[in-house]
Amino acid sequence: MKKEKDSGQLFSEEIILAPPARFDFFSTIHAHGWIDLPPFTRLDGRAGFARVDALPSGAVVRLEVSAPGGYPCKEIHVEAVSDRPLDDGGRERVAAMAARMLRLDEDFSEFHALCRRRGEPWRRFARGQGRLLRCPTVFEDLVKVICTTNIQWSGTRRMLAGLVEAFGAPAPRGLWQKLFPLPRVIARASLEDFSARVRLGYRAPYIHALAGEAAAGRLDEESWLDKRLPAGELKKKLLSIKGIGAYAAASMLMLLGRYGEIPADSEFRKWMGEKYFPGEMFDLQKALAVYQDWGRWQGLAYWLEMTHG
DNA sequence: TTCCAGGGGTAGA
DNA sequence: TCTACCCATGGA
Repeated sequence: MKKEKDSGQLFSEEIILAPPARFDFFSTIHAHGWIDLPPFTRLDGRAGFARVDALPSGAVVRLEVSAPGGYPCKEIHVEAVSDRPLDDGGRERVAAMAARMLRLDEDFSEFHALCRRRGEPWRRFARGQGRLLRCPTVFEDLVKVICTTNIQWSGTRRMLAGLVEAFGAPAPRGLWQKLFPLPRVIARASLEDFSARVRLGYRAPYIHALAGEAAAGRLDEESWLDKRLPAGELKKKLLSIKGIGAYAAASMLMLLGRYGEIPADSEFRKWMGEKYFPGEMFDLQKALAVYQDWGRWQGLAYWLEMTHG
Protein backbone atom coordinates (compact mmCIF):
# COMPACT_ATOMS: atom_id res chain seq x y z
CA MET A 1 0.00 0.00 0.00
CA LYS A 2 1.24 3.49 -0.73
CA LYS A 3 -0.05 6.90 0.18
CA GLU A 4 -0.56 9.91 -2.00
CA LYS A 5 -1.00 13.52 -1.01
CA ASP A 6 -4.46 14.97 -0.52
CA SER A 7 -6.08 17.17 -3.16
CA GLY A 8 -8.17 19.95 -1.66
CA GLN A 9 -11.18 18.74 0.17
CA LEU A 10 -10.81 15.15 -0.89
CA PHE A 11 -8.06 12.73 0.06
CA SER A 12 -6.73 10.24 -2.43
CA GLU A 13 -4.49 7.27 -2.05
CA GLU A 14 -3.68 4.21 -4.01
CA ILE A 15 -3.74 0.74 -2.55
CA ILE A 16 -2.02 -2.05 -4.44
CA LEU A 17 -3.35 -5.55 -4.01
CA ALA A 18 -1.50 -8.70 -4.99
CA PRO A 19 -3.82 -11.07 -6.86
CA PRO A 20 -3.64 -14.84 -6.55
CA ALA A 21 -1.78 -16.79 -9.23
CA ARG A 22 -3.40 -16.85 -12.69
CA PHE A 23 -5.89 -14.15 -11.79
CA ASP A 24 -7.91 -12.86 -14.74
CA PHE A 25 -9.03 -9.34 -13.84
CA PHE A 26 -10.87 -8.67 -17.09
CA SER A 27 -12.93 -11.85 -17.00
CA THR A 28 -13.71 -11.36 -13.31
CA ILE A 29 -15.24 -7.93 -13.72
CA HIS A 30 -17.11 -8.88 -16.90
CA ALA A 31 -18.14 -12.40 -15.91
CA HIS A 32 -21.76 -11.36 -15.55
CA GLY A 33 -23.67 -8.13 -15.74
CA TRP A 34 -23.03 -6.77 -12.25
CA ILE A 35 -20.54 -4.13 -13.45
CA ASP A 36 -23.42 -2.43 -15.29
CA LEU A 37 -25.68 -2.22 -12.25
CA PRO A 38 -25.42 0.93 -10.11
CA PRO A 39 -23.63 1.91 -8.03
CA PHE A 40 -21.01 0.04 -10.10
CA THR A 41 -19.85 2.06 -13.07
CA ARG A 42 -17.30 1.18 -15.71
CA LEU A 43 -14.12 3.18 -16.00
CA ASP A 44 -13.63 5.20 -19.13
CA GLY A 45 -11.12 3.81 -21.59
CA ARG A 46 -9.77 0.98 -19.46
CA ALA A 47 -10.91 -2.18 -17.77
CA GLY A 48 -12.13 -1.57 -14.26
CA PHE A 49 -14.97 -0.25 -12.19
CA ALA A 50 -15.75 2.47 -9.73
CA ARG A 51 -18.29 2.79 -6.95
CA VAL A 52 -18.84 4.77 -3.77
CA ASP A 53 -19.23 3.09 -0.41
CA ALA A 54 -19.30 4.04 3.24
CA LEU A 55 -16.83 2.59 5.72
CA PRO A 56 -17.81 1.65 9.29
CA SER A 57 -15.99 4.78 10.48
CA GLY A 58 -18.45 6.90 8.52
CA ALA A 59 -15.91 7.85 5.88
CA VAL A 60 -17.28 7.77 2.36
CA VAL A 61 -14.89 6.37 -0.22
CA ARG A 62 -14.98 6.29 -3.97
CA LEU A 63 -13.13 3.18 -5.11
CA GLU A 64 -11.65 2.94 -8.56
CA VAL A 65 -10.49 -0.60 -9.19
CA SER A 66 -8.33 -1.43 -12.18
CA ALA A 67 -5.39 -3.57 -13.20
CA PRO A 68 -2.60 -2.60 -15.59
CA GLY A 69 -1.54 -5.07 -18.25
CA GLY A 70 -3.35 -8.17 -19.38
CA TYR A 71 -3.46 -11.74 -18.22
CA PRO A 72 -2.18 -12.89 -15.85
CA CYS A 73 -2.87 -9.93 -13.62
CA LYS A 74 0.21 -8.87 -11.64
CA GLU A 75 -1.31 -6.23 -9.42
CA ILE A 76 -4.66 -4.64 -8.71
CA HIS A 77 -4.86 -0.90 -8.24
CA VAL A 78 -7.47 0.48 -5.89
CA GLU A 79 -7.63 4.24 -5.92
CA ALA A 80 -9.52 5.40 -2.87
CA VAL A 81 -10.83 8.96 -2.82
CA SER A 82 -12.39 9.93 0.46
CA ASP A 83 -13.86 12.90 2.23
CA ARG A 84 -11.33 12.40 5.02
CA PRO A 85 -7.88 10.82 5.33
CA LEU A 86 -8.02 7.06 5.72
CA ASP A 87 -6.40 5.55 8.77
CA ASP A 88 -4.91 2.04 8.79
CA GLY A 89 -8.31 0.56 9.58
CA GLY A 90 -9.88 2.43 6.70
CA ARG A 91 -7.21 1.26 4.29
CA GLU A 92 -7.62 -2.31 5.44
CA ARG A 93 -11.36 -2.02 4.99
CA VAL A 94 -10.99 -0.68 1.45
CA ALA A 95 -8.58 -3.47 0.57
CA ALA A 96 -10.92 -6.07 2.05
CA MET A 97 -13.87 -4.64 0.16
CA ALA A 98 -12.03 -4.80 -3.17
CA ALA A 99 -10.76 -8.30 -2.42
CA ARG A 100 -14.27 -9.43 -1.59
CA MET A 101 -15.79 -7.98 -4.77
CA LEU A 102 -13.07 -9.65 -6.86
CA ARG A 103 -13.15 -12.84 -4.74
CA LEU A 104 -9.37 -12.84 -4.37
CA ASP A 105 -9.43 -15.36 -1.54
CA GLU A 106 -11.62 -17.90 -3.28
CA ASP A 107 -9.95 -21.11 -4.39
CA PHE A 108 -10.81 -22.30 -7.90
CA SER A 109 -7.93 -24.75 -8.27
CA GLU A 110 -10.20 -27.80 -8.20
CA PHE A 111 -12.44 -26.34 -10.89
CA HIS A 112 -9.47 -25.36 -13.04
CA ALA A 113 -7.98 -28.84 -12.67
CA LEU A 114 -11.30 -30.31 -13.86
CA CYS A 115 -11.27 -27.97 -16.85
CA ARG A 116 -7.70 -28.99 -17.75
CA ARG A 117 -8.54 -32.68 -17.40
CA ARG A 118 -11.48 -32.35 -19.79
CA GLY A 119 -9.34 -30.76 -22.49
CA GLU A 120 -10.83 -28.49 -25.15
CA PRO A 121 -12.92 -26.45 -25.07
CA TRP A 122 -12.96 -26.47 -21.28
CA ARG A 123 -9.24 -26.04 -20.93
CA ARG A 124 -9.53 -22.32 -21.76
CA PHE A 125 -11.38 -21.75 -18.47
CA ALA A 126 -8.37 -22.93 -16.47
CA ARG A 127 -6.72 -19.57 -17.19
CA GLY A 128 -7.99 -18.10 -13.96
CA GLN A 129 -11.65 -17.91 -14.92
CA GLY A 130 -14.67 -18.49 -12.74
CA ARG A 131 -14.75 -15.47 -10.49
CA LEU A 132 -18.00 -13.52 -10.69
CA LEU A 133 -17.89 -9.91 -9.57
CA ARG A 134 -19.96 -9.42 -6.45
CA CYS A 135 -21.15 -6.59 -4.25
CA PRO A 136 -19.59 -5.51 -0.95
CA THR A 137 -22.66 -6.73 0.94
CA VAL A 138 -24.86 -9.81 0.68
CA PHE A 139 -27.88 -7.51 0.97
CA GLU A 140 -26.95 -5.67 -2.22
CA ASP A 141 -26.47 -8.95 -4.09
CA LEU A 142 -29.85 -10.19 -2.84
CA VAL A 143 -31.67 -7.07 -4.00
CA LYS A 144 -29.97 -7.22 -7.38
CA VAL A 145 -30.75 -10.88 -7.91
CA ILE A 146 -34.43 -10.25 -7.11
CA CYS A 147 -34.32 -7.50 -9.70
CA THR A 148 -33.20 -9.98 -12.37
CA THR A 149 -36.33 -12.12 -12.02
CA ASN A 150 -38.99 -12.07 -14.72
CA ILE A 151 -37.56 -8.97 -16.34
CA GLN A 152 -35.28 -8.17 -19.24
CA TRP A 153 -31.78 -7.00 -18.45
CA SER A 154 -32.63 -3.43 -19.45
CA GLY A 155 -35.37 -3.54 -16.84
CA THR A 156 -32.95 -4.75 -14.20
CA ARG A 157 -30.66 -1.83 -14.95
CA ARG A 158 -33.54 0.61 -14.86
CA MET A 159 -34.77 -0.69 -11.50
CA LEU A 160 -31.35 -0.58 -9.85
CA ALA A 161 -30.69 2.91 -11.19
CA GLY A 162 -34.04 3.99 -9.79
CA LEU A 163 -33.44 2.38 -6.43
CA VAL A 164 -30.01 3.96 -5.99
CA GLU A 165 -31.27 7.33 -7.15
CA ALA A 166 -34.32 7.32 -4.88
CA PHE A 167 -32.90 5.75 -1.71
CA GLY A 168 -29.11 5.87 -1.99
CA ALA A 169 -27.31 8.35 0.21
CA PRO A 170 -25.66 11.11 -1.80
CA ALA A 171 -21.89 11.02 -1.68
CA PRO A 172 -20.01 14.10 -0.47
CA ARG A 173 -19.32 16.73 -3.08
CA GLY A 174 -16.74 15.62 -5.58
CA LEU A 175 -17.44 11.91 -5.26
CA TRP A 176 -20.33 12.39 -7.72
CA GLN A 177 -22.17 9.17 -7.09
CA LYS A 178 -24.82 7.79 -4.82
CA LEU A 179 -24.29 4.82 -2.53
CA PHE A 180 -26.31 1.64 -2.59
CA PRO A 181 -29.29 2.12 -0.26
CA LEU A 182 -28.91 0.87 3.29
CA PRO A 183 -31.55 -1.61 4.48
CA ARG A 184 -32.70 0.75 7.21
CA VAL A 185 -33.24 3.59 4.75
CA ILE A 186 -35.52 1.43 2.63
CA ALA A 187 -37.23 -0.01 5.70
CA ARG A 188 -37.87 3.45 7.11
CA ALA A 189 -40.08 4.30 4.12
CA SER A 190 -43.62 2.98 4.04
CA LEU A 191 -44.28 0.31 1.46
CA GLU A 192 -46.56 2.72 -0.36
CA ASP A 193 -43.87 5.39 -0.53
CA PHE A 194 -41.21 2.86 -1.49
CA SER A 195 -43.36 1.42 -4.28
CA ALA A 196 -44.23 4.85 -5.59
CA ARG A 197 -40.65 6.12 -5.70
CA VAL A 198 -39.09 3.13 -7.49
CA ARG A 199 -40.79 1.21 -10.26
CA LEU A 200 -40.02 -2.29 -9.06
CA GLY A 201 -43.36 -3.82 -9.95
CA TYR A 202 -44.44 -6.72 -7.78
CA ARG A 203 -40.88 -6.97 -6.45
CA ALA A 204 -41.35 -3.85 -4.32
CA PRO A 205 -42.96 -5.62 -1.32
CA TYR A 206 -40.31 -8.37 -1.48
CA ILE A 207 -37.42 -5.91 -1.38
CA HIS A 208 -39.10 -3.72 1.21
CA ALA A 209 -39.67 -6.72 3.47
CA LEU A 210 -36.13 -7.97 2.88
CA ALA A 211 -34.74 -4.58 3.88
CA GLY A 212 -36.85 -4.66 7.02
CA GLU A 213 -35.51 -8.06 8.02
CA ALA A 214 -31.92 -7.05 7.29
CA ALA A 215 -32.27 -3.74 9.12
CA ALA A 216 -33.70 -5.50 12.17
CA GLY A 217 -30.80 -7.94 12.15
CA ARG A 218 -33.10 -10.92 11.74
CA LEU A 219 -31.56 -12.04 8.46
CA ASP A 220 -27.90 -12.29 9.48
CA GLU A 221 -27.10 -12.45 5.78
CA GLU A 222 -23.40 -11.65 6.12
CA SER A 223 -22.93 -14.95 7.95
CA TRP A 224 -23.88 -16.74 4.73
CA LEU A 225 -20.37 -16.19 3.45
CA ASP A 226 -19.13 -18.71 6.02
CA LYS A 227 -17.91 -21.72 4.07
CA ARG A 228 -18.68 -23.99 7.03
CA LEU A 229 -22.38 -23.44 6.43
CA PRO A 230 -23.62 -26.44 4.40
CA ALA A 231 -24.85 -25.45 0.93
CA GLY A 232 -28.19 -27.17 1.54
CA GLU A 233 -28.79 -25.14 4.67
CA LEU A 234 -27.85 -21.97 2.85
CA LYS A 235 -30.28 -22.79 0.05
CA LYS A 236 -33.09 -23.21 2.58
CA LYS A 237 -32.35 -19.80 4.07
CA LEU A 238 -32.41 -18.24 0.61
CA LEU A 239 -35.66 -19.93 -0.40
CA SER A 240 -37.32 -18.69 2.78
CA ILE A 241 -36.99 -15.12 1.49
CA LYS A 242 -40.03 -13.92 -0.44
CA GLY A 243 -38.99 -13.13 -3.98
CA ILE A 244 -36.23 -15.74 -3.99
CA GLY A 245 -37.17 -18.94 -5.80
CA ALA A 246 -35.12 -21.70 -7.41
CA TYR A 247 -33.46 -19.50 -10.02
CA ALA A 248 -32.64 -16.66 -7.64
CA ALA A 249 -31.40 -19.05 -4.95
CA ALA A 250 -29.03 -20.72 -7.41
CA SER A 251 -27.76 -17.30 -8.53
CA MET A 252 -27.22 -16.22 -4.93
CA LEU A 253 -25.45 -19.48 -4.12
CA MET A 254 -22.99 -18.75 -6.92
CA LEU A 255 -22.42 -15.23 -5.63
CA LEU A 256 -21.83 -16.74 -2.19
CA GLY A 257 -19.22 -19.08 -3.65
CA ARG A 258 -21.34 -22.23 -3.99
CA TYR A 259 -21.55 -23.49 -7.54
CA GLY A 260 -23.48 -26.75 -7.18
CA GLU A 261 -26.75 -25.45 -8.62
CA ILE A 262 -27.66 -24.01 -12.00
CA PRO A 263 -29.80 -20.87 -12.25
CA ALA A 264 -32.35 -22.39 -14.60
CA ASP A 265 -33.99 -19.35 -16.13
CA SER A 266 -35.26 -18.57 -19.61
CA GLU A 267 -31.67 -17.90 -20.67
CA PHE A 268 -30.68 -21.40 -19.55
CA ARG A 269 -33.56 -23.04 -21.42
CA LYS A 270 -32.79 -21.06 -24.57
CA TRP A 271 -29.09 -21.92 -24.43
CA MET A 272 -29.70 -25.61 -23.75
CA GLY A 273 -32.14 -25.78 -26.66
CA GLU A 274 -29.57 -24.28 -29.02
CA LYS A 275 -26.49 -26.08 -27.76
CA TYR A 276 -27.57 -29.52 -26.58
CA PHE A 277 -31.09 -30.18 -27.83
CA PRO A 278 -31.47 -28.48 -31.23
CA GLY A 279 -34.83 -29.35 -32.71
CA GLU A 280 -35.57 -31.66 -29.78
CA MET A 281 -38.06 -31.56 -26.97
CA PHE A 282 -36.42 -31.53 -23.55
CA ASP A 283 -37.50 -30.91 -20.01
CA LEU A 284 -35.69 -29.20 -17.17
CA GLN A 285 -34.44 -32.43 -15.60
CA LYS A 286 -32.89 -33.55 -18.87
CA ALA A 287 -31.24 -30.17 -19.34
CA LEU A 288 -29.85 -30.05 -15.80
CA ALA A 289 -28.44 -33.57 -16.23
CA VAL A 290 -26.03 -32.26 -18.90
CA TYR A 291 -23.85 -30.61 -16.26
CA GLN A 292 -24.44 -33.09 -13.45
CA ASP A 293 -20.98 -34.64 -13.57
CA TRP A 294 -19.43 -31.28 -12.73
CA GLY A 295 -20.72 -31.88 -9.20
CA ARG A 296 -20.21 -28.88 -6.97
CA TRP A 297 -18.98 -26.85 -9.94
CA GLN A 298 -21.91 -27.37 -12.32
CA GLY A 299 -23.30 -23.86 -11.99
CA LEU A 300 -19.95 -22.40 -12.98
CA ALA A 301 -19.43 -24.88 -15.82
CA TYR A 302 -22.80 -23.91 -17.29
CA TRP A 303 -22.25 -20.19 -16.84
CA LEU A 304 -18.80 -20.13 -18.44
CA GLU A 305 -19.82 -22.34 -21.35
CA MET A 306 -22.96 -20.30 -22.00
CA THR A 307 -21.24 -16.93 -21.82
CA HIS A 308 -18.34 -18.06 -24.02
CA GLY A 309 -20.48 -19.45 -26.81
C1' DT B 1 -51.91 -4.53 -29.20
C1' DT B 2 -49.92 -8.56 -27.42
C1' DC B 3 -46.24 -11.14 -25.59
C1' DC B 4 -42.95 -12.06 -22.23
C1' DA B 5 -38.54 -11.34 -19.59
C1' DG B 6 -31.86 -13.61 -16.38
C1' DG B 7 -39.63 -16.00 -12.05
C1' DG B 8 -42.07 -16.45 -7.78
C1' DG B 9 -46.15 -16.68 -4.49
C1' DT B 10 -50.26 -18.87 -3.44
C1' DA B 11 -54.36 -21.73 -3.46
C1' DG B 12 -56.16 -25.94 -4.41
C1' DA B 13 -55.64 -30.55 -5.76
C1' DT C 1 -45.36 -32.32 -4.77
C1' DC C 2 -47.66 -30.48 -8.91
C1' DT C 3 -50.53 -27.24 -11.54
C1' DA C 4 -53.00 -23.05 -12.67
C1' DC C 5 -53.32 -18.55 -12.07
C1' DC C 6 -51.87 -14.15 -10.72
C1' DC C 7 -48.41 -10.69 -9.90
C1' DA C 8 -46.10 -4.93 -12.08
C1' DT C 9 -43.36 -3.14 -15.43
C1' DG C 10 -41.66 -1.82 -19.84
C1' DG C 11 -39.16 -3.38 -24.08
C1' DA C 12 -39.89 -5.65 -28.46
